[in-house]
Amino acid sequence: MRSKVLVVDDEPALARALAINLRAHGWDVVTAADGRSALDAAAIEHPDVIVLDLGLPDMDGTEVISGLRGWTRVPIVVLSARQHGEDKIEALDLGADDYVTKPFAMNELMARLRAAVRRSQEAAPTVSTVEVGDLVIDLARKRVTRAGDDVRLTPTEWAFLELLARNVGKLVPRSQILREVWGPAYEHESHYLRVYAAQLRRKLEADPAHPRHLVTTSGLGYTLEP
Amino acid sequence: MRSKVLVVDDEPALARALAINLRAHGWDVVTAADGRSALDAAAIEHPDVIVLDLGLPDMDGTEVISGLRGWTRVPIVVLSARQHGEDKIEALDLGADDYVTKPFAMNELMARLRAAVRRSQEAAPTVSTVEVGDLVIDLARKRVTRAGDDVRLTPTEWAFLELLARNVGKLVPRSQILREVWGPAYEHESHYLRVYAAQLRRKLEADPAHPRHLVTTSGLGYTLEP
DNA sequence: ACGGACCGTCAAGGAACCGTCAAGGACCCC
DNA sequence: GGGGTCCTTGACGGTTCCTTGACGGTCCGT
Repeated sequence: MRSKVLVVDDEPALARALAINLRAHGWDVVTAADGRSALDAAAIEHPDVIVLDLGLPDMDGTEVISGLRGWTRVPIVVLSARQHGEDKIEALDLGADDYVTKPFAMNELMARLRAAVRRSQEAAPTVSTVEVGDLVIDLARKRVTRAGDDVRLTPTEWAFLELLARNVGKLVPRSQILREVWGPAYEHESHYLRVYAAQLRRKLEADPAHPRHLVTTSGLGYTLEP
Repeated sequence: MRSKVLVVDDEPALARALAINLRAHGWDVVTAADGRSALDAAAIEHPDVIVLDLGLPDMDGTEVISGLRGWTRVPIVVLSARQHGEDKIEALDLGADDYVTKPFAMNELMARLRAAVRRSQEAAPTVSTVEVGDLVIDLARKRVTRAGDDVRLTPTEWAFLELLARNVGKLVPRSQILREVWGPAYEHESHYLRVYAAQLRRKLEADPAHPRHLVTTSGLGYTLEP
């Protein structure tokens, strides 16, 4: 299983060098050049680990860490030119997982990324398929079958369903769904939820008017019932 | 809650310096001077984190890591004089959590220890369900069952009950409930409390007129009695 | 016994929210 | 360019939920 890394760096040369090296070693790479787009990308792409350069044009690096830690525990490896000082300690205490100072050896960075991903996967053992009633949701292959028949889902429908499936039985708050499917900027666009919940029900429920799996909790969010 | 750290180092001077500094910052410290006793100490003391110097007299540092990883996931922060080379990568890939090269700043090391302990504690799944009588309040899933049956709560009812459940057995002052459920501006709107306490009792109590779980203390607040 | 402070109960109106349908437009692939 | 898929957006009816008011009960001090 390939891991996905989000590289946040405003220096194009370094970002490209990182991307090329990481891809050569089997990583999926997504990049962002400033804090704002880093937060968006983290919410939408769900990387397995984030490489964060502290020197960003629009936000302080520590703000990015806090912003991420407000809703996700994805491992963060901080990259910084500042060898000494309180930056390192502040970043770690804010919730960063590791801190590498420039210049750094590429293979050391990759070892630290592997360690960070390994830890977080040990922490949350990943289930690859979720079954609810006659539905089988294959998270690894991104496929859904209902009573054995394939169900065709659009990318957005899948992102919605995947999020619910990863939290099967749990109530997923409206804000979290909007953030992780449409991005942080859409946290108050509740219209999407209604439209896509209805579409999923039409495809997945025996009686869409009386859903037994994709259940609404008014004012709070949605739950995939086992 | 104090955390316990196991310091493994064969240089008495460094080991003592570490121990003194760590104790001064609120850690419980256990030390070991070689690999054999490090493995023993880890098994007996159950430290929250291990600081491991690679240069040990009796065993290679990587053996110690492997030995530990055979039975525990306690965070390991490796300490080494070797700045470069494959040691770093090997240690991380064997299961070390972090790697600090000498010389190092004491407060950086402590920040890394804090980060390692925080991560491993977050990884431990916190089972957060509160049980009172035949009620089961699942704080993570935002769900309440009574004698096994699901109870439907509105968002405000849930916020009220959740607050009481997080302080089960304790008297929660009226002002705190109003502040945390309706917002600071409503701290004197005690009418809400009466209405919602009554609604919750109707849903949760066998005999709403004589509540046994959601108890009022006149003039002060409400308590969820275990 | 009386008044005041506080609590519990019920009900109504309106606000917020949800489900549904469908049209417009962006995008991609022949 | 044409056809298809998909996302976005608007409008509308139905439901749920919050707020507010009115009334009665209990406890307590005077």
